[in-house]
Amino acid sequence: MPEFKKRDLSDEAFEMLGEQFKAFSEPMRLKLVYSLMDGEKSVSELVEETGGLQANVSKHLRMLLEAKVVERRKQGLNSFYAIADESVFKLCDLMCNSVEDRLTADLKSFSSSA
Amino acid sequence: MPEFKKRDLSDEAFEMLGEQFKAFSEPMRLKLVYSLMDGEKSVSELVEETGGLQANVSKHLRMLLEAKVVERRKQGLNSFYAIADESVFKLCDLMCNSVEDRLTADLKSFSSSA
DNA sequence: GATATACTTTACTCTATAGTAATGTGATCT
DNA sequence: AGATCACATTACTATAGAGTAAAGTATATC
Repeated sequence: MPEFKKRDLSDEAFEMLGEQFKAFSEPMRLKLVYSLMDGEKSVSELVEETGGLQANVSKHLRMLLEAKVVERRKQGLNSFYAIADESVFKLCDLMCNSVEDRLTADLKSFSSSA
Repeated sequence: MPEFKKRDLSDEAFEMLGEQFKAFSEPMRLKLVYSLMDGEKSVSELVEETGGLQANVSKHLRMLLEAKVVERRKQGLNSFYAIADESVFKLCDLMCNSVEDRLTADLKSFSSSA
């Protein structure tokens, strides 16, 4: 059990936290964020990389934008999106590790119970 | 921009990640997790601390259990819940910091624009 | 100015889930 | 056994949002 400094959180803070997590709760949005790890990309590029429909990608990007997970730069006909915050990288790293651990754990329990 | 080691993630991994985040996407569940930071607690205690209805608390605890965020121990009439994994602490810490930063940033921009 | 391009928004259907009340379940006590 | 207690589940309503198709908007090109 690590030493954890507990903060006092208001109802508003819990709401904000929830909305932040919700931004990362859909596979499509995770794919978009993941794709943007390489750096700034246009919507067309993101559509191609994720394999989603353009309207759907656009909608999810809007949600990520409102959650301030990504930022947008318009240039000519294009909209370029990029990860807004360094903390997003940390977050993804942590979650990826967690999922990786769980996947390998599931794999182990599967093979040992077979 | 930090050096970030990008993994290859499957569709299944994105789904798992999404479900993990979804577990943390509701204020009530965050309150429960937050409350459990102190250590193991019974449902009654959690009901009292969160101010929610028993049925609702119970349902959310079930979701957290299925997401393996918490674990359950039954003893007599009581069910005791506890944080399942150390990574939950790290995750909460990171997110709390992020929200804190954003709140203070909002506060600053509010007071400087007034 | 008409047309094409890149993206956004709207309108729609469908599914998931939050909150609540009522009921069910299993352990404990008398 | 019957009552009670702690919790879980079910049934219901209401709302959010995911995916899709169609229409809208703004910028560039001819």
